[in-house]
Amino acid sequence: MAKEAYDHVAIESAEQAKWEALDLYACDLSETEKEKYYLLFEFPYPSGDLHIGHWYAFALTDIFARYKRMQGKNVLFPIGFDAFGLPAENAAIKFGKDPAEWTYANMERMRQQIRIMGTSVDWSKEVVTCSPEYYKWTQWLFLKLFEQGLAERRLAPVKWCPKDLTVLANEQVIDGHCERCGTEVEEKNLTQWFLTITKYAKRLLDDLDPLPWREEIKDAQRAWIGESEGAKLTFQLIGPGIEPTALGTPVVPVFTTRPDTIYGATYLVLAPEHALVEMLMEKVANPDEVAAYVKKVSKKTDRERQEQKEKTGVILGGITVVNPATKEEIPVYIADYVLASYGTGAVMAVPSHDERDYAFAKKFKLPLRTVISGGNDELYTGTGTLMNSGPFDGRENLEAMGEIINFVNGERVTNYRIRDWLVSRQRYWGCPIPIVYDPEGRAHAVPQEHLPWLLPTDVDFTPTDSSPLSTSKELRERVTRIFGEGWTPECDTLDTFVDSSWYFLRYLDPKNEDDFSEQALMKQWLPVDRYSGGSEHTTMHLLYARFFQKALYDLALVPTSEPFNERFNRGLILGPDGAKMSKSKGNVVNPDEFVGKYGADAVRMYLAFIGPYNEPGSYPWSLEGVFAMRKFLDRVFQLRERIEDTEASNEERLQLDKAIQKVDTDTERFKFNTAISGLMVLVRELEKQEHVSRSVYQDLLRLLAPYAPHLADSVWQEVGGEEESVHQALWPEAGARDAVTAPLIVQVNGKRRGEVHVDLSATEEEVLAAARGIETVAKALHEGTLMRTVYVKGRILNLVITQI
RNA sequence: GCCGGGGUGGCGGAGUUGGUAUACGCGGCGGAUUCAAAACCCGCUUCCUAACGGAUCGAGGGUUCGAGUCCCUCCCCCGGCACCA
Repeated sequence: MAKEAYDHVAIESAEQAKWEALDLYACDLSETEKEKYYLLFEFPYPSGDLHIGHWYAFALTDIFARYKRMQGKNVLFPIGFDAFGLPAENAAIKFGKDPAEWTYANMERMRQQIRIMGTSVDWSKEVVTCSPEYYKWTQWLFLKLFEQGLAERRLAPVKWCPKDLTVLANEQVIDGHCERCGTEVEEKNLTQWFLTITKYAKRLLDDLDPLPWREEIKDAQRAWIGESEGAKLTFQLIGPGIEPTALGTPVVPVFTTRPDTIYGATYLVLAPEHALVEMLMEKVANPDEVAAYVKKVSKKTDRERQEQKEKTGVILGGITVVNPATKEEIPVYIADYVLASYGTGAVMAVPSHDERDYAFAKKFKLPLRTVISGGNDELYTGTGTLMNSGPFDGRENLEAMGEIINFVNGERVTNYRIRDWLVSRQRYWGCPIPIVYDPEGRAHAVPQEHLPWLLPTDVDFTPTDSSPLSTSKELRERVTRIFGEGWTPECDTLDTFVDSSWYFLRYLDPKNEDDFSEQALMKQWLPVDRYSGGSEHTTMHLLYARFFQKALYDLALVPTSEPFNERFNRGLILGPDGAKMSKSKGNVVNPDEFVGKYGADAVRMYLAFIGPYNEPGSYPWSLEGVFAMRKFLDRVFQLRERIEDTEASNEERLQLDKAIQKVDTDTERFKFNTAISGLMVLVRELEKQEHVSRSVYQDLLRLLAPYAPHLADSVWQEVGGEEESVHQALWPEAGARDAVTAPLIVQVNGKRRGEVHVDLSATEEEVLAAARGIETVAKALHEGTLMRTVYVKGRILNLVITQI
């Protein structure tokens, strides 16, 4: 280590104690003189020990919090725990521990570890989602949505994990497997609670446009919402025993994005779960065959359906529909390539112009009819001129689209891929759904005076196919006592994503017993200015939180319809071998070990230096890198010995200004890696001097303070910084000094031939004269003819010379 | 397949509106110090060449006085979506 290394153990604990004594980081939310800045990071799940990922998430966001404070902003930088969830329950099942005890013990351990990082989080705003004080309001908000008809109960096919014995949200199924345990999921029908996020699909999509998020984040959400414009067309159903009823003629509506191809629709396909299938089963000529197919398909998971290479299906014998354009009767099939849950659950098949229909038609030897010219193959999905399309022949397909829809009495329709949010969980360790059922089985809200609707403690956690809460005697008795005989409790708990959809509102007013958060504070502090988190939350958490915000906005409960202004997705720290850290690979880096050796400041700075924080890359941890960062900090420490109370030299001021500018702009946009390189350059330049002006050194410490908060503060006091803590000091500003001279690059035909030092005010002639002094330039001028010169002040002089 | 983001030394990565490509760091090499080693300090380190010089940002083409940056074609990697009609 360096000649004089600082004592990181002593310094870091002393500084942390000082900050706590000064209560530096508690944000006074009611203060209005300073401009507010709400900096948010995704609150952790209390899994137990802090790993590198937590450091990367918290300690680096902390750099920005400290920077914003020094800029004179009133910074809210809160923390809490997303404390409900499966791991606590699994620990209960496995080790017989009380989930609450397990969770609270973990939180306490993590609080200590987070202190070690030197983060400036405001603990006074802490929220814990599993505490009754918090979930009281989760329940209250759920009931607000329920009152609005945004929470619904219905029977639906749901994903079921046979290992965790629970229902999973669509989003928690990764490639057909359980997100948590990797087990292949099955399907099962249960009555579940849904939040009807689909009602907000359009607004969730449209409101993305003005958000200052990276395009990739917005696009991921757009894809998830999945808007597509098309038309609903109606096909009349014909078959034995199918008669017009009082309601009209039986019809099959289909959704299509290609109504222009209607003349090419040569058959129609129903999803196996389509509502009409049951009725048609009694009329078809081949009922056994159809029933067998539907049964077989019902056992397959979505994944299996997708993976099958060949299309499968069965014809509905004797049933036809009328193509509304051609008036032909065309056959009807059931096939599982059509999804019941999208559109109308039925499609018109145009094998000549749709890949899936083509594949199906080939297999079942169904006729093709080309209605758009343009391709040379049987299958063509592009645009072109209509043919075989009656009165529309010769028209361009896109241009005739509207008229065709009208011609067949269709209507324009926009569909969304996003599904309603299934929030029921058959688990114990979650927020109880504040619903009770009357003797007729109707759902009723638990009245507000009974909130929080407490999670009972007398339950059996052992997984079964029913919810753990159903084993609680206390809960049953509570319901009987309050509502009467025959009333029963809802025994499912809420998805933890519900808890985390509004936690940033609660940070503003975490102890409020009368409201989920105070209106005036929300008005002052929303939206969140910058939200830092992992890219894995792009399509779930971010979308859910946005949905909540919009729903609450419509109820006039929050002041903005978007919760977050800026959003930054960070990357991933890999093991030293470049692979994702995992216990099985033995490449897990333990931050404590490095903190012990080199100090928290070195670890923070190393993580900041490893790669750009404003994009979701993945960066391998380097053992040498942390050490190098510590050496740099030692150099800063040693530099204090050269302090003299002299006026800053021109060179010092120039270097300092450059550094301030660099560190400032790069810190602002989360490019901590290049900000640190700017600091390194400054230190190197200052080391070249025998003496360093005290004010320059102090400014260096200010720049360093967000990055190495302990060391910077310790030395700050030693060198007589004005404020008690450097974290109370202001961010330095670059002086407006214009450089007088600058090196100017001389090029010949765009190739560098040398440089000249000239006054910035020099004219082109003067510069050219100076350039002639360069040997290779003179030679080129001698051998060729100077056609023109391009002079960019302060940058280059390019001589365009033609050879003779 | 579609959408988005990328491809720069041995490695992580810098490169404002087109204007010194390879900042900063790691690693490597050499030196200094030492009885010796580690640490620390100094220098070198894109490639080819003994040197002069030349080449170089995934490949190829184009625009320009000048292209990592802009345009076209193609290849590869990462992320998202995916039988969504």
